[in-house]
Amino acid sequence: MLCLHRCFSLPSHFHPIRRLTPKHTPLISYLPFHSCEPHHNELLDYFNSLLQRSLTLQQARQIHSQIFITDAHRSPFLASRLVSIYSRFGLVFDARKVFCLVPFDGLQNLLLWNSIIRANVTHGYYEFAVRLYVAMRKFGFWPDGFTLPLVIRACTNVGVNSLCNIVHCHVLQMGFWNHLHVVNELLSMYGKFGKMDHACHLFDGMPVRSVVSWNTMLSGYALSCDPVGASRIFKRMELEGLQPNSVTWTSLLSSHARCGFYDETLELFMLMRTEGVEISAEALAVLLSVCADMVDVDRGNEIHGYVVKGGYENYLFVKNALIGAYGKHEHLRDAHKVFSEMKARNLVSWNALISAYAESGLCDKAYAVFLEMERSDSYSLARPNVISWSAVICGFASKGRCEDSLELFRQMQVCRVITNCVTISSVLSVCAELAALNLGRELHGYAIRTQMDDSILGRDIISWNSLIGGYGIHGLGERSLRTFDEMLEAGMKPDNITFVAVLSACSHAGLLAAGRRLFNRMASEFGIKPNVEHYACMVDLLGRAGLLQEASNIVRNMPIEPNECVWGALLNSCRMHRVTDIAEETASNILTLKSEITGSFMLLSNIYAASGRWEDSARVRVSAKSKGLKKTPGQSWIEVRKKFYTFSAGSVLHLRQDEIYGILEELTLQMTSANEPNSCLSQQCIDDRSELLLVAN
DNA sequence: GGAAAGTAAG
Repeated sequence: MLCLHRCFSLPSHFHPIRRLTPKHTPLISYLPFHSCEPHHNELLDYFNSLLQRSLTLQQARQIHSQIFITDAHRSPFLASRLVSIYSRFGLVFDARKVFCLVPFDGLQNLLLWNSIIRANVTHGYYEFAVRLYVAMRKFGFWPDGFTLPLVIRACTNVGVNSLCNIVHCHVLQMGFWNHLHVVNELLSMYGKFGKMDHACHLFDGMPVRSVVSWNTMLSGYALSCDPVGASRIFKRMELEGLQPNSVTWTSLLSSHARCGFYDETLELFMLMRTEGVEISAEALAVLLSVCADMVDVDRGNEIHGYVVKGGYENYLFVKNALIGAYGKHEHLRDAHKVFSEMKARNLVSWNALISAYAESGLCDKAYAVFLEMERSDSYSLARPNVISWSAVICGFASKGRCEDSLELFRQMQVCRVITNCVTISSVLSVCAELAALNLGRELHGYAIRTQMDDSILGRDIISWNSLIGGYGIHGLGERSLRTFDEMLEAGMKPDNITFVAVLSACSHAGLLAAGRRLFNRMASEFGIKPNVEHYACMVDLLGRAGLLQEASNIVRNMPIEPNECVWGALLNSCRMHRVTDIAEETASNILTLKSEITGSFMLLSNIYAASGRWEDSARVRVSAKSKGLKKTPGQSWIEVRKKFYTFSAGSVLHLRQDEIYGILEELTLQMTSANEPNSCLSQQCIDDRSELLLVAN
C-alpha cells in the first residue's frame, strides 16, 4: 500500500511511544504516558455545554483552566472542542498544546484528529497537517469523509504533485471515490494543478454533484485561463436545470478576466446584475483587476463608486484590488490614500502599494514602502516575500539602477527568501545590461537546478529575438541570419523586433546585400511596415558601407518623420567617411530637432572640431546647452569578485592612479601583442589585476 | 466539526 511517509519523513515524536525522550519536540513533551482516567459524564457534559456557547477568548481560557484543574482536558471530546475554539481565535499553537495533552488512548477519537488537522490547514500549516495525517495512519486510525478533504487540501497547498497522486490513491483504497465532499476536494486539487482533464474525468463519473462541484470545475477553468471551458460548464449547468449562484458567476468572470477578455468580463458583469444575481465582494475584486488593466479610467471610477455604494470597502481584498487598480493607472496618491486608511493590512496590501510605486518608475518610493513593511509591527505578520523583493528588484532594474537592483538581490539571498522565475528573469536582465557574465552563469545554474529553464523547450518569439539580437551585438551577422532562417523553418512568425535585431546584425557585420533583401521582404513577405527603428538600421547599414548618398535618399524619402536615431546614424557615417556636404545637411536637421538626446549634438560638435571649425563646434554645444541638454557621461564598469565598479573617462580613480595606469598600459600591450585579444589572459588573471586596480588602500 | 469564488511581482 502506498504510504505518505515515503514522501514525508515521519517526525521523531510520531514513532512508537517507547522511543520518546524529553529531547523531542515540544509537541510530544505534553504527551502523558499513562491512560486516560474515566471522568464523570456529568462533568464532561457540563464543560461541553460551556464550550458550546459563544465565547470570548478570555472566557475560553478560563473554562480551559477549569477543565485542566479537573483533569478533564484528557477527554478527547473536550480537547477537540478546545482545539476548534483556539483555532477560531487563530491560536493554532494553543490548539496543538491541547491536542498533545490528550493521552494515547484518547487518540482513537477521530473527531480530535480532524479538529487538529483542520486547525493546521486553516492557518496554513499544510505540511504539519500532512504529518499529522501520517501519524494518525501510523497509529492505525482510518480517516473519514471529514479527514480526507482536509488532507487533500493540505497536499494541494504543499504543492508536491506526487503527494497529490498518493492522496488520491488513499481515497480510492479507502472507498471514498463516491463521497461528494472528498471528490469535490479532488476536483479542486486537480484544478489548482492545472490538470483539468483529470478533473473532468472525475466530474463526469460523479453519481451525485452539488453546486460546489460545478463551481469548483468553473474555478479550475478560470485558474487554467480557459474561458471556453468555463462557459461550457456554465451552459451545461443551466441545461441540467441548476441555478448558477454568485460563486458560479464570479468564477465565470474570473475565467474571462484572467485571459485579458476585459470587455467580455464587463458584459458578463452587466448580465449578472440584470439577472439579479447577488454581487459578491469577490466579483468586484475581479472587476477591479480588469479596470486596472484597462485604459478606460472612467470604468475604474464607476466600479470604485459601486464599491463605496455597496459597502464593499470593508473587505480587505477589495481594498487591495483598489490599490492595484489605482497603482496600474499611476494614480499613486489615491493608491496611497486607500492604503493609509486601511485599518488592517496584509501582505497583499503592502505588495500592491510597493508594486504600484515600482511600476510607475518611483523605485526609491517603492523601496521606502518596502522598508516600512519590514519595520511594521509584527501583528499582521506581513514580512517581505518573494513578490515584495521581486517588485523592488525589478523597479530598480527598469530604471537602469543596476547596482541597486543587484544589491537588493544579494540582500534577498541573505534573508533566505527563495527566488522564483520572476526574480531570476529581472536579475538576468540586469546581468545582460551590466555584461555581468559570472553572475549570469551563476543564475543560469540556479535556474537549471530549480528546473526553471524547462520552459525554453517551448521557444517563443522573445527567445528567438534574443538569440538573433545576441549574435548581432557580437558581430556574428551570419549566425544571426542563420538563426532567423531557423526561426522561419520552426514556423515562428517574425515581428518588428525580430527585424530590428536582424537588420542591426547585418549592419554591425557589414552584410549589405542580406540587409537590403531582408528590408524588402519585411513588408512584402511578412506584412510588417518598417518603423523608424528599421529605417535607422538601414541608414546605418548603407552609411557604414560608404553608400552615403543612398542612405541620405532613404532619410529624405522615408514615409515617417526621421528621429534622432536616423539622423545620428547618417551623421556617424558622414564622420566615418569624412563626407562633409551630407554632414552639413544632417546637422541642420539635427539642430531643429526637439529631442532630448544629446548624442547627435556631441557627434556634430566633434565633427566640426575635427575639421578645425571651432566656431561651429562651439555653436552646436551652446545650442545644446540653451535647450537645457546636459550630456550624461558614458560609464564603464567591471565585475570583480561579485562586486561592480563603475568609472568614466577622465575621472580621478584613485590616489595610486599613476601606478594603475602603468598596469593598464602593460595590459594593453599584452592584449595587442596577442593574436586574439584576451586569449593569453585567464579570467583569474584579469580579476586579480582588476582588483589590484580598484580596491582601496 | 465541512467544501467553492478574489487581490500583489516579470
